[in-house]
Amino acid sequence: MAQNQSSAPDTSRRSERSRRAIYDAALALVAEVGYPKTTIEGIASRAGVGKQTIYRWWSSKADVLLDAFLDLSNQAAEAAGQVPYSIPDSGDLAADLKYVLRATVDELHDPAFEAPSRALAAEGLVNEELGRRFVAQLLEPQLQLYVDRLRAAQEAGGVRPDVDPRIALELFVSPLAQRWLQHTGPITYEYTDTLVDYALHGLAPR
Amino acid sequence: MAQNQSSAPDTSRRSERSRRAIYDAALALVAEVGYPKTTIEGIASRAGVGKQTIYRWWSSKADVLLDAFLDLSNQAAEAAGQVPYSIPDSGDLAADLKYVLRATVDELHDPAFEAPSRALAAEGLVNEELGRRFVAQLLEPQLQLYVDRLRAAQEAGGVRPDVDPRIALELFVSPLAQRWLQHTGPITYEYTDTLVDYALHGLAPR
Amino acid sequence: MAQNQSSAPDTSRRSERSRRAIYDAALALVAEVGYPKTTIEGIASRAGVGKQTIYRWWSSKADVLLDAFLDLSNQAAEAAGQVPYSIPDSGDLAADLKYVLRATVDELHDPAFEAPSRALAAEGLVNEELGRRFVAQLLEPQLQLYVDRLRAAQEAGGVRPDVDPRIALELFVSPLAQRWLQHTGPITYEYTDTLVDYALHGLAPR
Amino acid sequence: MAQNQSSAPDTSRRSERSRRAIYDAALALVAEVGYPKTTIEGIASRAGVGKQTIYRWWSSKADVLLDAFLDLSNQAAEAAGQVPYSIPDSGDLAADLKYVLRATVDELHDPAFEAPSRALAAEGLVNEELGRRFVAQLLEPQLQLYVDRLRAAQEAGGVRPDVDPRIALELFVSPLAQRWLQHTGPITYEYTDTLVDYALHGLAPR
DNA sequence: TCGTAATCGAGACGGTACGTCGGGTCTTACG
DNA sequence: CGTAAGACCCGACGTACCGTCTCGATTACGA
Repeated sequence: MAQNQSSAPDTSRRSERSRRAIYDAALALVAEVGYPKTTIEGIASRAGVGKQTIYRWWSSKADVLLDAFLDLSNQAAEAAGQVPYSIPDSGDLAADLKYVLRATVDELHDPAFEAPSRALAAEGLVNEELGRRFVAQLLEPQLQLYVDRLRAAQEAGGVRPDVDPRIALELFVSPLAQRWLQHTGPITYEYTDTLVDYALHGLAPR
Repeated sequence: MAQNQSSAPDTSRRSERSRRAIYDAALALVAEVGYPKTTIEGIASRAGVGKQTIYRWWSSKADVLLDAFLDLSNQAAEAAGQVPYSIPDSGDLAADLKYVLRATVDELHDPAFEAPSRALAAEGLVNEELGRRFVAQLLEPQLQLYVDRLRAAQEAGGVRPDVDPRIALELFVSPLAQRWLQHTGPITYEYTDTLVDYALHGLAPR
Repeated sequence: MAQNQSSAPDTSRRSERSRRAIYDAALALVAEVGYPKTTIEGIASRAGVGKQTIYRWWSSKADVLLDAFLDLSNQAAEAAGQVPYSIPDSGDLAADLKYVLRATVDELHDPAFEAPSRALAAEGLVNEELGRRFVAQLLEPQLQLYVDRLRAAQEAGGVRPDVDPRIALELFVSPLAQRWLQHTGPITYEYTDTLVDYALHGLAPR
Repeated sequence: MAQNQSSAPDTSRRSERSRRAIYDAALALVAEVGYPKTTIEGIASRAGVGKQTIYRWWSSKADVLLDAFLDLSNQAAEAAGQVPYSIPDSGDLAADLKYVLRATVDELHDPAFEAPSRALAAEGLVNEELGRRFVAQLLEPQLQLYVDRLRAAQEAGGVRPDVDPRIALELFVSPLAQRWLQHTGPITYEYTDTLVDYALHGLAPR
């Protein structure tokens, strides 16, 4: 099947060296000067690349950054040797969730992740198209891990069978996300532990 | 003591007509063309105002929009005749929370609020200073109402006394916020009702 | 009568300092690096001026240069204290023409005039609109002086009465112009003297 | 002796088909969109040729066009069956010159010659190197024909023996050239006839 | 009641970045 | 090898806005 647009670039001739340099430059600039002051020209110049080489493969600054961040995430995952990742299942749901959320807390404090992911989240709020990619390619795959773990817990009797896991996970994941994104409160192990307890046992007296 | 700088404009001479026109133009433009394509020049021209008049009183596009939105919120609240607002207390905590969250669902679907508040939230993620104002002037006052209602419930015995209300409210408020901001799922009455149930009674079997 | 276009700039607010700086920069650059390597960006940067300030008042590089050159010519003429210029009339037509053409030879060898006027001539060949302005504002006024002198000579009996002065002047002016523009031969006093003799007395034996 | 550089392409392997296509494309584009909007990329794409094939054999757009135009001129001359061309010698110099100049007038009005030769002339004014080739390969050979004819006339007594034919011819050729190049006046048979009369018999009364 | 000092509408200005075009070089696959 | 194709680095284009800076023309005090 032929390409549908005029001027569809030839992927096979693409320069891997340029792509890497662009990813590195984009992430570095966002970390150093912040997302709004990061410009396509700045990325190009830092990467030692022509502007056109960026425009040939991406449609916007946000687009570049999303790919750069996805690449970074994949690299990080591979480096950790855990590509088919999943939440551990020790039989104790509360303990497992607390463990994972504590790891998430650490990650959220890592400045290398902070700047780009915050920027992408922000852009995604206002840019429909990017928001969709952000959610589909970054967020949902992570959330799916919680769905799996909760479903396992349901089968083991640790979670009520009528509970919808996709909603249930939001009880502890969304609060953490909001605190981080909007700086509405401190992010600590104690906080995430508390979220898990509240979510599992409810606010009402038993 | 005299003012030492060339700045410090005289508030008493300020043109009310201009301020109103700027608010209206800012909100209209954000709704029509979106936040990124809204420019200071555009606001000035639409408001029939010189650029300097904007720069004299605000420091940035986001700054203008935040004030415009605060003004809009106050107007809306006054129009509803309920300025010192609070969450109703019928004695039935679940019912009260569900009622309020349903009202919030309706508000989130109102396009007049949608565009500016989403834009402000996005800007706040990336702009530290604006983020603080956004949270302090818009978000926290709303959350405080939940704190009050939950504390009342604790005294009435409907919520465990060791629960921290500021954290507890996040169990149902943050999921709704995230779904709305990041389009991670549908926003319905059923959904918010479910959140309240899960939060109050927990995910684990009783 | 109101202006006919959207965004007609306000001439009265125009910055004289910027205009001067732009003229100087344009002429200097054309002289230093040549017309093709002279860029609007280069002019703007050298003049310490924003690009938009150039685009606001001129439509192209050639347009700027033409105005710069006209300004230079006027300045030079004023400096010479001879604004309402004319060809001298000593009664001896041949002598007067030789005198003026020798002055022209000197001028054509002046590097300050050389670069810009050659560039403008070249651009005018290919750019209809500019060509018209070039001819009307620079060339024709000069040629008119010859028309006047030749007409005076006709009345004095030094030129046949049936001769069209506008054509006659081309016999000595055009050859000089072509030699200069196209480097088709040396430009000397001897050469222009010869042209005058040939033109006045013809090639055929008498 | 081997070639020392990476350059120096092998002329014998050159693709004749490509050269023809490039000439055609260049001339067509100059005629259609004008010289400034004619680009190397445009020529290559229209000729169905890689850019490198152009850069291998020519050094610039002007260079291509000059060769294309020379080729066109040769073709035209051959088609007219008069390759070793010369100005006719009927014994009547005035008549012969008028005849040839009338033919030139016709040629100057031919749109197929107009666009490229005007473009080349313009480029030659500003581009030293091209200007030399333009004059040497196109202009001078033509002018030489007038030199020959004038010399013949001198021997026949129709032109004064002390007259320099190379200068003499400029009296009627240059005015025509200037009018055409700079649009400084209409180009008609009457005009060229007049030029010949003025040049031969002079402006002064006899 | 009238200066007079501020704000105001307007928009020119020096800049930065945009997204596009084309230049000239280099690489790949084919004939 | 020469060639068609086109990606690449680069420089300039012409445009959009930024935030600052004059300009009169209102406008609202305070003498």
